[in-house]
Amino acid sequence: MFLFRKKEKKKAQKRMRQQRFAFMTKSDVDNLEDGYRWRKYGQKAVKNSSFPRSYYRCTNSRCTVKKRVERSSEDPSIVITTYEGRHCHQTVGFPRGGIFPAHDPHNFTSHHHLPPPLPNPYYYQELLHQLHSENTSSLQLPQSTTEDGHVAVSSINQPEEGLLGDIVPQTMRNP
DNA sequence: CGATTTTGACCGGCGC
DNA sequence: GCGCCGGTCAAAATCG
Repeated sequence: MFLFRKKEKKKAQKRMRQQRFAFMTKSDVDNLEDGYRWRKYGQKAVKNSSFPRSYYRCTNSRCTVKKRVERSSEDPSIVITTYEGRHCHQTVGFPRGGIFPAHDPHNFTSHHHLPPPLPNPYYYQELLHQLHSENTSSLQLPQSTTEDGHVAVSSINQPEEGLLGDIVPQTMRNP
């Protein structure tokens, strides 16, 4: 009956310069491993979509990075992942080998015993990096800028699935 | 036991 | 002024 809601919200924030990066990935699972640990902190249904939206937050020390995962209303196989903010630390999960090998796929694919935890995280990282660069100077990526700060990129938009088609479907591949 | 997840409720902004 | 929507937090529950 008694509800004590203690809300400590900062009201000084006036500008939302948080970078918003929307990703369209064709996967049945919303748990896309990008190399970071996420802790779900909320789930709400949007009116535009019949499916509820999931809110994730980085479980790191000071990483205020937020991730928003939503499913397409018409295409349940399409998952829209929106990243907000920037990471303060490198990817975690790979104890050895470094976080950015990115130059020896053959050696990487050698392990076929367990499904690759990050089949396309490098792509995100690269894209994010490019986005950051774009924010400073210019952009040259096939992305659609809906609003200032809001960028929507359709990974599946590209007809040539030779690169993505090979890693995207593998994401949901579970033995 | 710890971490993570889940649900509910509330807040803040915007529209009409 | 009120209603609606979206977003976040909090406590509790569950899993490993």
